[in-house]
Amino acid sequence: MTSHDPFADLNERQHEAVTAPMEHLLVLAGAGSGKTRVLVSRVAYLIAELGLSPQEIMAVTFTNKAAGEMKARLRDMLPMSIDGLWVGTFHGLCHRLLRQHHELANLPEQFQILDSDDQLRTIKRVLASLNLATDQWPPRQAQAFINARKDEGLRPKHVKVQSYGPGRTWLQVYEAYEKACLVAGVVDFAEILLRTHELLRDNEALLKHYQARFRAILVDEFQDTNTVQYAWIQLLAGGGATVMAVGDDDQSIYGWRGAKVENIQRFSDDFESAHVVRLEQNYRSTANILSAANALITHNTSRLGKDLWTQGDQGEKITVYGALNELDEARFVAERIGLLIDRGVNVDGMAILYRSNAQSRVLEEALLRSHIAYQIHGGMRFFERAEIKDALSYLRLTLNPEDDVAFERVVNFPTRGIGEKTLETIRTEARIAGVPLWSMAHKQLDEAIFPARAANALRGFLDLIAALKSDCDTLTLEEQVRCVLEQSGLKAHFDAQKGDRAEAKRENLDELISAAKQYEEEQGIQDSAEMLSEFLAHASLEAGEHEADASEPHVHLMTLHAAKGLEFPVVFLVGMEEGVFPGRQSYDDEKRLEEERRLCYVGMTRAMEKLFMSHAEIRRQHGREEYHKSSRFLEEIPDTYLDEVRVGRRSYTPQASFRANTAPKFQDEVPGGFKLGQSVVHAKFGHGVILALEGSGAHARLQVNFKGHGTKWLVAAYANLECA
DNA sequence: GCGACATTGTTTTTT
DNA sequence: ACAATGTCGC
Repeated sequence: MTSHDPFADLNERQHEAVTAPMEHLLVLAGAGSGKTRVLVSRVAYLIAELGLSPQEIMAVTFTNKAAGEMKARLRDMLPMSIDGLWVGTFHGLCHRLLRQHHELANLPEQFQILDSDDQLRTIKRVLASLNLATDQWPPRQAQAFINARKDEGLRPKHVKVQSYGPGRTWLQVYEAYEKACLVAGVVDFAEILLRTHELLRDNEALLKHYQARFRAILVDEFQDTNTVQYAWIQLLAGGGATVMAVGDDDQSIYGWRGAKVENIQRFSDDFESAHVVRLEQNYRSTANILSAANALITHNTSRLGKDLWTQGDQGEKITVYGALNELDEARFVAERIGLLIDRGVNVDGMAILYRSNAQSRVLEEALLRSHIAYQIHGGMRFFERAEIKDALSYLRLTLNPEDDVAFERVVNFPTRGIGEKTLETIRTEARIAGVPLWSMAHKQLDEAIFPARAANALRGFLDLIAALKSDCDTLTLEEQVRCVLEQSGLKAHFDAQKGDRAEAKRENLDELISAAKQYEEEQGIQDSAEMLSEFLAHASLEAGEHEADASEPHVHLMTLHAAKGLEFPVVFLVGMEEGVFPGRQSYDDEKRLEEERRLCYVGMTRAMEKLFMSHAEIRRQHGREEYHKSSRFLEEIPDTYLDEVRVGRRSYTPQASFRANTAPKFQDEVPGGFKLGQSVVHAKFGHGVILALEGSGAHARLQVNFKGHGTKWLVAAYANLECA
């Protein structure tokens, strides 16, 4: 050990994981247990104490954000350059391998990546080519089928299907889709992983090389790995590398995407004599929040078992609010946020979490009314916007005109008179000949089989691409983007449009130019084709949620899934209702129900100091007013951890709620000069703050939170409150 | 090719 | 309810 031990202030378990000898290690890291710190420290330990060099280490994560954070922390911690260290996402690292060994992987040098949207479009084309009606053979289902097989590592030839039923057809679609990708020289997300696995598996020399190179492999969020990812790690580690898998089975929430929690259980079997370390000390939440979350998760049966504990304060109880409807719920959230702001709580430390994106609308409206700044995280990413993808498609064609996906997207956009008829002719023949659209279009033009008008239009497009291609060779990345926007007519197309939406699109295209410029400056790759190629890959793999740059402090709104890995002092978990969370879809399947419960667990453990959970008795869903019981998850948390504020009870009857406007309404002020958030003094309860008001005149009631006496509902006329 | 109407679905979405 | 697609007619 060096004189000042950088690992000294780790707790015992963390220390054990970080300073373990070179052996396989499974770290079961509970929420808020300092997982990232352990991961980073372990890398430092491997280098500083066990004498590994950075290039002998690989650290894999799922998100670019996690990878970036890890890289930054390693850079801070380690004295030497970490350039040789492989830190990245599964997709990022695999992509790198494929680029490097594209010939062995049987890919063109400039292969491009299909995102989910590209993939779906391609599948639609494939379905059409097989004469399968989309109402009987939904494209999304085909996509799910294909991705599920790929995640399992199954090529069409491996897929076993019954001799009858839809399986056979889906398999045909899978085969045809694979062929289409091959011809176009493109790979989808799942393909990146699968192809890399096959590349290493089937090339002994290459595999030996990487097996010899990496002596330590670290994997983050291990519970989210799918079959192929697991197999890939296993393959790479086959040469004697030690693997450290870090994960939490209780936070597995991506089963629906092919993630296999079982991989955590399997680990100890497959990686011989793996040492297991449990990180159960939580540094994030209060004891009350933690106990509640623990109590909830014990309702899951298939667990490795783990109980989080903390040395921290007991903290406040969880405030559970039973709202009348979703509007009331939103109002409650906005009011409480307002009160907290008044008390000096930083608004940036507050988050509202919900099960599905559709729930954000009412919340937004309530926050807007209360003049509370907010930001919705997630949603449409920059590089996924239609106008951006249009531009990128032209850029893709300049690299590889045979990219059918890009070709299809922009061949007639902006419209240039190339109609369905012409395209169908090209498609059909191209498919029969097994060649890209680009080649077939040329061939058919030479054969002069199109009417003059169509032929001219088509020739115009082919010439445009050829011209762009030759121009781009000499241009910088930024110039290439500008050039493409001008020449393609995209710029003119959007310039001609009126309205806010068109304006937004123009701005986005301008931003694309800036993004290209910035990328160029950061990367500094010499070859212009390589630069473009890398930029396009970057766009697909890091679709870039444009983090609101340095805006004013705001409340964070996001789905529970999006909240994984984050923490906030104050968390509102809304929509805690049967049918919403857990969703109706998961009722009949115990496995899905358990995943929903884990999702709730993830949500609760995001909270550091104060957690609110709310449910509405009536919620408008798909245009229908529906009654909802409060979520079973709430029932599963012992009352001792909860502080229930059931405004909805009282003399409230179901009938009244049908007529929404007769339901008691909250307001900002009632006669007597009482206002929301105001401090008052009560003869018996002392000082308090008004949390809510309802009714008017003699019936006006107010909810007051008294210091030391909790919250009470009082009738204004009898309470004898004084303004403090 | 574009606007008007109809139909459809509607959990979550690291890459 | 509502948006986002798809289809049809000019």
